[in-house]
Amino acid sequence: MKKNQVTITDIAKELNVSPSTVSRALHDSPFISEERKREILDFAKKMNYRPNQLALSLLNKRTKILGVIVPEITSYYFSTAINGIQDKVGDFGYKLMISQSNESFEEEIRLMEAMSLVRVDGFLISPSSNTVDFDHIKTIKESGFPLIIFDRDCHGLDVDKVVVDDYSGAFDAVNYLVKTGCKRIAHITGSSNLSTTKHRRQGYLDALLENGLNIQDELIIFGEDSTSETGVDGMKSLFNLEKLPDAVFCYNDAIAIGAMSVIRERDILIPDQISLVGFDDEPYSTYFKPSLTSVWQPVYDLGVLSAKILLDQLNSDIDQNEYRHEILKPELVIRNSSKQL
Amino acid sequence: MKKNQVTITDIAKELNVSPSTVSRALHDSPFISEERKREILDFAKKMNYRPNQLALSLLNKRTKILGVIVPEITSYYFSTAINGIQDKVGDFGYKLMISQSNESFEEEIRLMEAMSLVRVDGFLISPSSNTVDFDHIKTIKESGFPLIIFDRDCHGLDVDKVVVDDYSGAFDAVNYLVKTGCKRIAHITGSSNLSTTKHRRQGYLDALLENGLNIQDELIIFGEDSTSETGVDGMKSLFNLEKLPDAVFCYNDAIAIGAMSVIRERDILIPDQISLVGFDDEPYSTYFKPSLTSVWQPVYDLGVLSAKILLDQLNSDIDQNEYRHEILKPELVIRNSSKQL
DNA sequence: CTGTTAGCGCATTCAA
DNA sequence: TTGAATGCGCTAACAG
Repeated sequence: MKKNQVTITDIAKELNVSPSTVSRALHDSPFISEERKREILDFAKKMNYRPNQLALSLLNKRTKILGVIVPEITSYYFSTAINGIQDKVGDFGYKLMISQSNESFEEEIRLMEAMSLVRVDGFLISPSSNTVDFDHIKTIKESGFPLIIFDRDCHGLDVDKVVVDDYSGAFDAVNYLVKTGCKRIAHITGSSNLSTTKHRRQGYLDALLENGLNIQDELIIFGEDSTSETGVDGMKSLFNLEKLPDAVFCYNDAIAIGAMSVIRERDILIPDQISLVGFDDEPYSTYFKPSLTSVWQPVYDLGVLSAKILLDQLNSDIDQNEYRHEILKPELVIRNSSKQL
Repeated sequence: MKKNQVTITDIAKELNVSPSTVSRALHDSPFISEERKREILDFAKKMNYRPNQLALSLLNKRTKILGVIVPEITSYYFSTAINGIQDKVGDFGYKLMISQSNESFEEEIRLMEAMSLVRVDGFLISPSSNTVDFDHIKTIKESGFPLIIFDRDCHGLDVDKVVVDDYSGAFDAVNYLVKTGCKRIAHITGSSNLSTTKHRRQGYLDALLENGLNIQDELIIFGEDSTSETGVDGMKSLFNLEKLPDAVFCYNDAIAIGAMSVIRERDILIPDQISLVGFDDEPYSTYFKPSLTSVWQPVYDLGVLSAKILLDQLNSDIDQNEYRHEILKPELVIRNSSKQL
């Protein structure tokens, strides 16, 4: 039961002045007597007056709210990106409306629709893994909503984008494994629809080829998702092979951690017998035993940059005809789950 | 540069009818001819008409937006709680405005103020560790905003609250350590202002006393925060004691993980020489070596229940004079970092 | 069945 | 220096 909030009109009536006078006092207008201003300001404070942003937004056609949609907030990855977004836009008075699609295409559409009704000033979107059609994004964009896609690419969609160079991250990781003497390098992938999955796999493949190693289909395990359970299952399949791999490059740290637990159970030494490399460099990865070699991603910066570009759109008054496509560089962090050079 | 969105008036003009007729068509009112309705609906769809929620909110005095403030979104704990909140309120058409205070009291006040201007329909707040004065919460409450505090208690503040029974979680954990033969049980605490820190420490102390063990100040390490680094530092101090502890109960898993890495470095066996117990039961805890015994918290349910209670407030039209104070039970999950009974 | 009027809370003309 | 009028987009009450 929300009590009615005090309005400018309430104050005006109480003080026997016009609403516009109150408005002027509140805005420190020069066209008002000091005395009046004091009186009004004091009374407003006493009444706990709060300007109604809804009315203002209706007037200005600006809500100062940005819509953020991510596949899941629970993951370290996306919450860190949101962190970056928040830090960047907070300074400019923007608030965030955040929602997760739970990797559902339909939910993503619903969320974007709902946020567009609230007239958010712009969108920051990391598409769900099941988003293979981009009409909803195109529609929103064409309706005039500034928009940026981050982390996951939408191939063929012309909008601003910020992604991490998954290809080079994966390439570097696998290349490094080869240099340390690994010859039978397996790969456990992530969800098949994801651009990141595709790019990391390609990096893996190219690194093998470039080093004159054969691609062996039996060494590539296609994960359903990117959880530790997938890592457990994937590693178990690898153990069923006649000849074990001498290294496993995993789509992400969660998978690598799952794989690690399976390897340890069989009393196989990491990295002596099998090297293990993850992706994401989550905070805990350094505390595992052995500590996990992983590809660090500039996720926080990913958020900051995405926000920055969106703000640029917001502040520009010319129509966009060119789109920015930023690619951030990841970095291999070598720890003890892989051999040293 | 946001293009102007189509309004009801635009449609009305174009079709030479009145705005109210358009409104009726859009709402499937019975007082309108089938033919007209069709025509209007078709045109609206063609023009990509989106009802302006701002105007509606101004009219209804309801935004269908809830404000969520947590200390940090990056933590597994809070993002999972948000997950629960989202799942619960999403079904009722509520959107979430989420922000993190970064454990800053001032920021928390700023955020609540900003959200109140947007006229969120209610607040879900987990106070920062530096929030020791609750005037801002009281003010918001008195202004008529429904509000609920979750996870961290605000002692002496009369509002709805949902917390986890940290005391019993800690008590059970330490009691279990004693039963498995530990006699010198250390404790690394979390941030000192937190209600959770206080309750877990009390649980630790009482479990010792109840089992006839002495409280030894040297065994209690006061952590500044609750990161793995704190666990590392805390464990190092414990190693400086003349006599080592035979168990360490940590404020949370992050600290426990840090402590674990220090113990391993010194080639001391877990749990044979030192048992280790955490709190939170984060997803990775099961994958550590040894897997971490921890106190699982119903965080997702914490979010769901908080949301449910807030929705109840929202739907009730009588003024509150009693406040709900829900306490959820945590559960000890025994793994390999502690001895078996 | 349809159009007109008023008002949600506010800022911004324009008049006085 | 102040007040009255207008309109942001919409719905509801009222009048035809």
